[in-house]
Amino acid sequence: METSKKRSDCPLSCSLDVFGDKWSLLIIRDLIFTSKCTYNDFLKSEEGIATNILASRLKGLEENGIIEKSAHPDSKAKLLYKLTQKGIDLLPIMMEIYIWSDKYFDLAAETKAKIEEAKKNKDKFVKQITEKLKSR
Amino acid sequence: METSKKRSDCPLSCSLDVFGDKWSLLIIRDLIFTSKCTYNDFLKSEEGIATNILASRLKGLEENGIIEKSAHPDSKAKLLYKLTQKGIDLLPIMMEIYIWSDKYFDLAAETKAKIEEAKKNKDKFVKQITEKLKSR
DNA sequence: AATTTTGCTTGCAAATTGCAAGTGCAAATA
DNA sequence: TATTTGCACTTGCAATTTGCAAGCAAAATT
Repeated sequence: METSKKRSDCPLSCSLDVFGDKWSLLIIRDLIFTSKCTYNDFLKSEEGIATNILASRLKGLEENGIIEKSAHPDSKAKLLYKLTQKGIDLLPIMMEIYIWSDKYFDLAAETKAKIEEAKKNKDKFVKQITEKLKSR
Repeated sequence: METSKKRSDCPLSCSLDVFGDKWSLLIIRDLIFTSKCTYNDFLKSEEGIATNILASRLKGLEENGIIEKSAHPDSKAKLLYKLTQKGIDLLPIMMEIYIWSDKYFDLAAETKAKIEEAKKNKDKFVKQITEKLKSR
């Protein structure tokens, strides 16, 4: 995905230029809700992203200031990806997507329970996860 | 955009299979915030969607129960598109996208003011718009 | 009756995606 | 120390999707 020029000044359109595709939010999901933080971690996610697409998405997200890359403390061969504050701030959007899913998809009982729990106290949930991510 | 088989059982991934592209949410934006409701209305939006893409997105959104098509009261040549409840329920997601935009993009003062006003009383704002849309 | 509007479809070139294989460096293993 | 494996990509190529322009049939307007 190129860093293409924006289609309009509409904030929604500009946002979609950043994360409006089938893969970007899944990478961000992995960074928020799982311990995945390397290229190979993302590759292993169940949706099965292709390696060139993953590379292009990571590049785009980095260019847009959603994630940043750094040396991995465990090994020089590894790189560590993490969310910036701008990326962490996508969490409320993802929360609302989960809440919508819960209403309209047939989800596993366990999944439903988690979403409904988070929904009960949205702000608190967002704050907790934000704190956890910041401390990484 | 085909109604392709889902990539995983993840609710986020399933949601992106429905509206995770550069155009679908813009059509929904038009239906929520403007009086646009016909094929030509959507074509005229400033982002300049191509006619074949618009047709394919409208088909996808209808197949997924986000919008429905009906006869236009004013003319047999026209068709009227409107959001279903499932479509209207995407509003909280869009709200959070606007709030994120407000934080990270340089928006026109007028746009900023509107978003910040809505943000102050999110639930009330969502409720108002929902009522307005239902009454159409 | 002729022209315009409306909601599309069709054809085609260009861009993007998806898949498989390859590359270069680091680290682990024999 | 030599070799194999792991990691983060890149490259090549076919298939799919996008974007642009033109076309089309039914309804509305002139």
